[in-house]
Amino acid sequence: MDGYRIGQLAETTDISTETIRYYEKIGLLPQPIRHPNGYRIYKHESMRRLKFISRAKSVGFTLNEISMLLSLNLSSKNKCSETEAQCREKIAVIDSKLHELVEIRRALELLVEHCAKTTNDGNACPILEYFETGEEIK
Amino acid sequence: MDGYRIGQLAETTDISTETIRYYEKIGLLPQPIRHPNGYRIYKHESMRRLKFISRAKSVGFTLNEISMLLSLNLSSKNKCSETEAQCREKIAVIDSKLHELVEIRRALELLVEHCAKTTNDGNACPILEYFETGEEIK
DNA sequence: TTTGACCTTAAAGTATACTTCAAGGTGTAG
DNA sequence: CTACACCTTGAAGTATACTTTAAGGTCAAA
Repeated sequence: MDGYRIGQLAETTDISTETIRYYEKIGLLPQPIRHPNGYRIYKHESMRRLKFISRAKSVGFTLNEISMLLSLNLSSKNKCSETEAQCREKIAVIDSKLHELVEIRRALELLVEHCAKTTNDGNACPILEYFETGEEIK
Repeated sequence: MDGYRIGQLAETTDISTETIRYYEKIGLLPQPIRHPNGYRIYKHESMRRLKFISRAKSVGFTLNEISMLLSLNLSSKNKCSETEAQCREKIAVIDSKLHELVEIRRALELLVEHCAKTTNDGNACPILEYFETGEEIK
């Protein structure tokens, strides 16, 4: 065989064989070729695709959104401007996600920095205190 | 009334009243005080909390993870080192999310840049072509 | 040739995060 | 006082994303 079987793909991508078959069923992963014995045979492309899916999932994209991201295609000059618009739209979504992450990260950073020198009454939520304001907790 | 009713909170946070009640039910949002007529009366704090929840959700944190983020508390010197460790853990998670987003963003940027000058056969996925490799599509 | 790790399918079950439904109380404006 | 927009509850329903179950075929090693 000159490809990966589903189990090998599962191991290298950290996505279970059941999930891989599920992704195929819902059309997120293209149907691979089959060995005469019926086994699925995957190419490197499928591995990249699965890794992309798991990365995109980790930053809050749904399987549907990921499917759309993966199908951003430049099939003709005509459709290209459409693709470009969709890309810009997705970039804007990503930028806002980046912004949220940076803010949450900053709140956590401040919390760590002041950790040693601060105590509180156990009721307030320092994360919210820091979030957006950056002001010290009492 | 010197607070917000659930409907006002819903409108300013873009989270439905049903969802707000759901968050309260699962303990993600503290129970607010009640007006003698039974209505929930919220303080500004609840608004900040809800906005934080929706931001954290948009970057792929589950309600459970968000709950943990919100409860990162400095209740004593003793627990502080524990909090600090948890913060650092969360920061590492955020950094990996930031990394994924930047990579996906870059792939989209490259796709837009080359949009005008490129066509392809309609089968390949340019996103995957660009992702990680950054090489031009043929 | 049998054991055991792999693969196949379809269907049912589960976790998370809501959303809708039903039945009713509250409060202000005309 | 009667609309009508708001609020209350608990329970049932839904969408998404898997996960498990059942029943069986494949294949390399002992």
